[in-house]
Amino acid sequence: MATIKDVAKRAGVAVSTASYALNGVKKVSPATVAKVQKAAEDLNYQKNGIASDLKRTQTNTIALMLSDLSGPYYSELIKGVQEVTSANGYDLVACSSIGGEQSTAIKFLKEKRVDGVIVLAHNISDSMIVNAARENFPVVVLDRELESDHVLQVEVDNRHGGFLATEYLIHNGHQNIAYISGPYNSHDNNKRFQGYRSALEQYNITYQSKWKISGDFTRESGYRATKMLIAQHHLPEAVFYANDEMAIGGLQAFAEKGIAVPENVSIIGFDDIQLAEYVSPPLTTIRQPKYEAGALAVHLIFQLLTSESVDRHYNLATELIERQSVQNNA
Amino acid sequence: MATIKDVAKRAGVAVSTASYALNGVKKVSPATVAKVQKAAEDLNYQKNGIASDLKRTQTNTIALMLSDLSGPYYSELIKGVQEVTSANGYDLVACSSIGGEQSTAIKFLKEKRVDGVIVLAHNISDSMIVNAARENFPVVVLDRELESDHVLQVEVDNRHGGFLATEYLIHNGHQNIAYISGPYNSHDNNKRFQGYRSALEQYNITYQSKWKISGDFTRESGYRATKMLIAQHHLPEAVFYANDEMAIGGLQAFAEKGIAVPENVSIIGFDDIQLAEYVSPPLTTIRQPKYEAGALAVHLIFQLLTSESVDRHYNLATELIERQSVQNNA
DNA sequence: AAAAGATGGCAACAATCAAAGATGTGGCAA
DNA sequence: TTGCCACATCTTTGATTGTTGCCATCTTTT
Repeated sequence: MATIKDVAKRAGVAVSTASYALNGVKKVSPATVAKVQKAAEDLNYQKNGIASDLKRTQTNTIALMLSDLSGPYYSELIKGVQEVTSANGYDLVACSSIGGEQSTAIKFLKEKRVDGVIVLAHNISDSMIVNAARENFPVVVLDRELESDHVLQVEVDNRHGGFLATEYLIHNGHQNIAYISGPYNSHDNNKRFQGYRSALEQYNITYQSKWKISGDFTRESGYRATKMLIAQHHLPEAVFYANDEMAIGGLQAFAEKGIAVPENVSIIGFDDIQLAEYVSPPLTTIRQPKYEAGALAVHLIFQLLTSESVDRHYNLATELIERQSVQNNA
Repeated sequence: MATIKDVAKRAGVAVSTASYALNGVKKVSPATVAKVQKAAEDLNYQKNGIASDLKRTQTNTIALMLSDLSGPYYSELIKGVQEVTSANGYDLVACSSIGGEQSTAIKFLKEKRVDGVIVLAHNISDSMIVNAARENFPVVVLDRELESDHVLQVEVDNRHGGFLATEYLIHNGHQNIAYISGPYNSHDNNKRFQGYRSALEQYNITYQSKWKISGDFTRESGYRATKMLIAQHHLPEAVFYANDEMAIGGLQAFAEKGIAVPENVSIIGFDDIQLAEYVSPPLTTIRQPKYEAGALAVHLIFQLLTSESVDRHYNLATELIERQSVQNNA
């Protein structure tokens, strides 16, 4: 593999001249530039990005950390991240946090192989993030609340979304509303649950713990939780699933028992994943502004990178998407 | 940011000793190791991965290049790649080839920022790949045929899949079978089309070009192509969509015109994406062994990295998944 | 005294950048 | 016309980035 040294030698110039010529620094005469470019071409020279990054002490790359690269990730969000990143002439790499301390995500976070990071991976600990973030190494978190210098949060208003979902069920005449939760340590889940509780409270419906069943955001867990709900004899009038995946699992459980949705029970999800529109019945759910969240996250990173001062916290609004999984009993 | 120099100074040892201690090279006495570790801890030292990569001339990272990070990517495939990669103690980063020559994918390919590459991005040119691949920098392509040293291909048997799909329609009594194609420059599409042609031939059905309509693998294009098909008055008995996304678009077009699937027209897709099971009617399609393809790809990279000799070409079998979008008229 | 063990010095790795050095151009006086 | 100097433009030297690993040196043990 040819290095810049080889190019310089072949072009008969000093290494630095070659570097200047190749990088378009204007100190070099056009004739020399041509000579160097010719030499580079002849040798099939490609710069060693690593060496360059080391010297420049920046990589022009930002990382998106996902808890699972193959997961059902919000492609809208990624699109937002991607577009803004490349519009700024930066590169984007996605890496996974599977594997805990040994994961690629953690490694990138610790070893500063990138210029900034966007975190959407619940299995990366707060302390990890706080430790890594510093001046000139901004971190934006999309999945938690975290107060710390150089850490920004972009959040979707999950609490209000939970409220919206619950209120919608109530407005449609439902009183006994079950909540199928996500993992107890999920920030999103907790916010959604808070919204659920506060809607109940506002409409003077007493919260009953028997209507809360734990899931973990997977379709499978939604299925199991729903089975448990059915096993409790007395079915609620409506079920609020903390995300769409679980709602789809629930749909399946109901279908297996011959319980019609929404005739016998109304259900609502959260996220508005692509599938939501296609299941039967189409799922009423809460949409998050995912593209905007992603775009905003990167935007903030660039602002921090250029030392502009920015707010520490952003909250994006949610929206109810009415489809056909809720019956109006009012 | 503390460097290893600072650590060495604080521990009162030479830089090299600190390096040995931190990397677990056994030449160092336990006492010194402890001293160094303590110093590193005190200073919150994190090694600079870039410098390390530069010196070691390897990164222990392999890259997965996708034409679109936010695309409807085969999560099974990514899972296969991911698991094998981390099982070998390597890191995986995904990057996008959007942006052509300036894209992150191309940059990584050219600048050797990783130890190996898996390509699943039709917009990366063959010559780009051939140029980049070399001894100790293996490239595995999943989406094309490409004969070159240090380039391996793992392919799903698209041709046979196309044959299978078409044959299944024929066995179910269909004769006029339309083919909605992917982009003309897609290798996968061409293979599937070849399979379609050869099935027709084998069953003595003459190919009619009016039954071939161009799409580009997007849902939207499937929708449009289907509209065109409908506009042709005479509807075929069955439609073979070159992928599921387009079939889903087609489903929508048929539904809008009140044409019942499969009663009025049978359809079959290709890929077996997650959604296929949920659309109505559930889509009969051809499944690809995606996990296996991904896992095999990485496996091969490691074999090449350890200079084991491997075959240049692998072909994985496809499988018909029967659901309810094809009617039996036989 | 030789072997074994621990530690230190220093040169890579490939690029970039500041500052110093080289070269060339033109003006002006002798 | 020639010689000298100032000045601008181009090129090179050499330091720097953080880490690693070869080799040499210095202890300590047998």
